[in-house]
Amino acid sequence: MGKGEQTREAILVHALRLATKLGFEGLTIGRLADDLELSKSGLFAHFKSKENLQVQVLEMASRRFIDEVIRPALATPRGERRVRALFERWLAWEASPSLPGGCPFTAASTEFDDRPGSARDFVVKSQKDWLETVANTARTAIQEGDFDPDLDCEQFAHDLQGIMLAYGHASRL
Amino acid sequence: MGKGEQTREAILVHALRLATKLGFEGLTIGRLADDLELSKSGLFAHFKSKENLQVQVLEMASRRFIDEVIRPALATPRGERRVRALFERWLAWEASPSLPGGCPFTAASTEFDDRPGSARDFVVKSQKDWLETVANTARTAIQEGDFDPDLDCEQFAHDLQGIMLAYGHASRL
DNA sequence: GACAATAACGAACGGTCGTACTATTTTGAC
DNA sequence: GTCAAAATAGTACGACCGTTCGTTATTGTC
Repeated sequence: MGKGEQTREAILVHALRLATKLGFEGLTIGRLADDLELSKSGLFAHFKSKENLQVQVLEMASRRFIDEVIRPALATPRGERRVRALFERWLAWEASPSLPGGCPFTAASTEFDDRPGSARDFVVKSQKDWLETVANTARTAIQEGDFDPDLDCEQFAHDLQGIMLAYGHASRL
Repeated sequence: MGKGEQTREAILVHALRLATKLGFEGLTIGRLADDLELSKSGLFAHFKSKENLQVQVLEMASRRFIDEVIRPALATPRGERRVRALFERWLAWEASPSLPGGCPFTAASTEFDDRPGSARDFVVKSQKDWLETVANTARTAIQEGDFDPDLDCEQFAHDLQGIMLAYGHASRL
């Protein structure tokens, strides 16, 4: 890994942390450069625009989400236990010390929902992927005989999403 | 109503609408003045600070919420029907054309949760009041024999909140 | 209609924003 | 150790931010 990619990584790590607290618009290049003791222009050079930076932060969040939530859950036995693992891993994700402001996707959703652009597109895609993952996991739980075969898996995913949102909402207020 | 209060009202109406789309930080005094064809300083004079403006917008939202959600619901018969009225009125509130970006409290919650100040305080109080109202309404439904007496009304309010959040989340993404 | 009170304006302030350029330093391959 | 390439710094820009201040226009009362 060259020097450039190394600092770019460091920038994104800190940017993600900041974004959970200040939001993705509040995440400012000057502030970021100050915190990391870089020049504004030097930092800016790594991303060619702010929107690009925001998207790359979201991409890093997505990578981490897969590493810390999805993959560990998929490593547990199929069925209800895997559904539980998914939820418990998400709880840990939400409380992760590297995400002091909670789940970055929750924040990004409310920030970008009214602002078209690649950041919004990425958030929508991530959200769809997540709901699909939950629904599919529920489906395997049906196959394993853990869940009622009549369960509407998409509805289940949506409901779980509600529980997650309410949890984050209540814990931060 | 004097001239001053009249324009102040007009400002708040438009500010609330804007805040649901751009958020409360994205709500900027210059933009607001442009839209209403006022001078920045003339508009600013009505509120002595931006935080003050934000709080007054929230207060107006609260007044409207009581008028459009709480009061009509309290006018319906006690019991399950009133709980349903509360929820249905909230759905209408969320979809109200004067709130193009959805419920302003949802937006304010995620924006102010990490930013101490009077705006955050107001949001926390509003949220508490709302949960209490829902819980109390559920309690009357128990008294009326509509709901299971073992129901945990606070938990019910929290769950309903989750449904509301998930609805807004999904409908805007 | 006079006249104080109120409301709205215009210009300017110091700051910060994202971004564009050109230099300078640092890195890594040979 | 050389030297091109890559990374970082420096400076400047135009735009907008919230806020202040002194001035002008409008309002409502007597």
